[in-house]
Order: sequence, then structure tokens, then C-alpha cells
Amino acid sequence: MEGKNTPPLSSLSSPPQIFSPPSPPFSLSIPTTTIDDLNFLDDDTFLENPLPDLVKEGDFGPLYEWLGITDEDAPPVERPVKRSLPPDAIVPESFETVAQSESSSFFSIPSNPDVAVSNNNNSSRVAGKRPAESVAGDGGNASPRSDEPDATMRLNRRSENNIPKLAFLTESESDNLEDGYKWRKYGRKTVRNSPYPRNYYRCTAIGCNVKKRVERWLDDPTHVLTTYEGLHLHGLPPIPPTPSKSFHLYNNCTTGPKPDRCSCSCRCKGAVAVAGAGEQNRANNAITSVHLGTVSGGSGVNDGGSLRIVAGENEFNYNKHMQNVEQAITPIILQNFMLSAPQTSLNNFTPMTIINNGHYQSSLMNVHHDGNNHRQDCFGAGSSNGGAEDLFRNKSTGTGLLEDIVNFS
DNA sequence: CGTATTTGACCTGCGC
DNA sequence: GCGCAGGTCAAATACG
Repeated sequence: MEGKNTPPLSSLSSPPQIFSPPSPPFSLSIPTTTIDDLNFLDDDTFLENPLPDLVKEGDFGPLYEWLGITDEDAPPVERPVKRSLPPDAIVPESFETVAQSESSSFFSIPSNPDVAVSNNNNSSRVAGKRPAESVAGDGGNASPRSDEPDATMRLNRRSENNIPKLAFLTESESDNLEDGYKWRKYGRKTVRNSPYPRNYYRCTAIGCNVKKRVERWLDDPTHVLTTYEGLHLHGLPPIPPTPSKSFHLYNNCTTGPKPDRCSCSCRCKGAVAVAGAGEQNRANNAITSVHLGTVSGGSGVNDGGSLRIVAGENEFNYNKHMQNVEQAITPIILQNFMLSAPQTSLNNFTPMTIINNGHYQSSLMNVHHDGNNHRQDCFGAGSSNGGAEDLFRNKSTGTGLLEDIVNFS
């Protein structure tokens, strides 16, 4: 029986810690960035092109236009993720990266070549010992039960090599992380040399072929490896009502100074006092920064939230009121951004993940909503500059500089 | 009773 | 050609 050797989560050597520093062997290169560089929030374009204007249900055209993707490049509706990527978009064959929720940025994991992030084209096949593992669609889906002709299936299978994939690690007790989309489980397999099974999910949205694989990370069973394949061509399902519409943003610094300004009973561990953040590098097509912060200030209330991604010539700005930050930072949005931008290098990005208890976390950012307005409490700095507090903070230094999330290639 | 999950069978690609 | 491993299907089962 498949998965019968899977140990129950309760038997793991150590219970998953939602907020804990990363563990080796993850490596990270953090460049030097000064606060003088962190000024993009003064940019008037910061509030332009909010995501809802770029991505509407069933119409990703504006997004692709903004991303500089032609209609031909944009994924068709039926096979949304098929796309030829330009040569310069190829992820090096040796590029093995995984974003880990509790560490800084994407990072290389040489010790495990079976896991990677890839733009997925034929040249970007995930480097690994078992190529069959690394490319979507290598397996079944060609069952004689299907009405699809073999030739078509084979063509599709080849084309599926272009399916963009994104993998990241999340420290979680749950094997199926809530990410805003609804998934149907369609398979489960034991993984060779691993006691943990791999589960296969499909997006339940009609016509959506996005899939994800979820498996427990062998090197650290407290982490779950989630691999997404494809792009959602639809909006997020309605977000269930939450107990609160206010948010409380805080940093998860566990080693640096902790002003501990938060007076509430939440798990806030410290304030982030560095106001303004950003780093733009338009010299190449790499995502150089991801930023979440407030966009209007002075009042100290939950007045706004914004998300900004800079990737070469492209700039992604998402601005909604704070009560919608929940959606603003939905990782799938970020995935769609990354996966939609074939010219974008993925190795400079800190993805964010939703974990299933109402907390959001990225490698260096956590968002928590607890029914009260504690934003200023937890930010410490307020928002008098009208900009955004830097939510990204170096776990070692506690400085909160954007260098935490910038990793120049 | 409708929906979601489980799970054994089956398919494909790859390496030898 | 064969065996292996990963991926998928779909009937059976579980669940609310």
C-alpha cells in the first residue's frame, strides 16, 4: 500500500515551528545594499497598475501586456502554460533553487538535485539524478481510457516541458498548505528513498490545468515542498470571511533586536523600524525586490497595503487597502507574476506563502491578523513618511534592510 | 446524497 | 526489450 510507511506528523522528531530560523544546509548570498538605495516608494508609479487592473478573471491580457509577453507567448486558454520562452529566459540547467519560507530568498540546494525551481523549457530541465521526476507530464496522462489521440498526447507531453514550475519549501505541519486556490487531490505516490508520500493536486477551477505536488522535505521533515506547475488563468476564489479585516504586520526576526512594541496577545516578535525599502535593478531582467508595506501614512491605522516587485524593466505594483493585504500577498499572485515573466530570473525573489492558521509568512515576512489594529504597534515606525516600512529584515542583524531579499545574479 | 479522498492499476519515459 | 520510477486515472470508499 502506498504511503503506509509514512510516519505520522506527530511522530516527527521536532514539531514544526512556524517561526523559526532556517536550518542548514541552505545557503544564501546577501549582497550589500544601503538604505539610500531603498527609495522606490517615493516613486509616483508605485501605486500604478494594481493587480486587479492587470488580472481579471478570464483575462490576463493586461498582465501579459504589462509583462511584455506577446499573445503568442501568453499561454492559451486551453493549455495555459505552454509557451516558448526566449533563450535568455532559460534557467541554467544547474540552477537548483527552492524558496524556503523561513530562510532568505531563493537558494541553492546542491545536496538535493531533485528539487528545483524552473521556468521549464527544454533547456531548463531540472538538474537531477532522475530526469523523469523533474519534468511535468512525463508520466501518465496518456491512458488508453482517454479519448485523446496518442499523437496529440505526445505533443502535449512535449509541450508540457514548457510548463512553468515553481517549488518552494514551507515549514508547516500541514501537508497541504492553504494558498488561496481550491485543489482536488488526484494522486498519491511513494517517493523512492523517502518515507514520505507525494501528493498530487489539480486546481478545481474549470479549464485550469494548474497542478501542484506536495511532499515532505526529506532533509527536514518539518518542511513541505510544494511544486506548482502552470499558471492560473482565473482569479482567486473568494476569500472566506476572516474574523478581522485589520492586519498586523510584523517581522519574524528571531535573533536581532526585538522592540516588542506589540501590546496585543498575538505572536508578534518584534517591530520593523526601517521605513521605506526597495532596490531597483533595471540593468537586467531579474526580480530585484519584493516589497510589502503601507502606502499612505501618518494616521497609524491600517490604511493601505501594497506590494511591489521589480524585475528588470518590469515593475509590479499592487496596491489595495490593508484589509485586502491578505489577497495582495497571496503567493499565487506572486507565482503568477514570476511564471508569467519568462524574462524574469527567479533567483532573486522571496516568495510568500500562506500557512493554514491565518498567518502568512515569507522567508522574512510575516503577516498576522488578529482582529485588532496593531499595525503601528508592531511596525514601530508608523508610516509618517507616507511610504512603507520595510518588512524584510535580516534575521542575523535585525537591520531590516532590503538586502535580505535582494540577491543579485 | 453529493463531494472529496483513497488507492490499485495502468501508462510513459528513461536507463541499462 | 525489460525493469524501474514517476505520474495519472478512475472505481471504490469515506465523509459531511
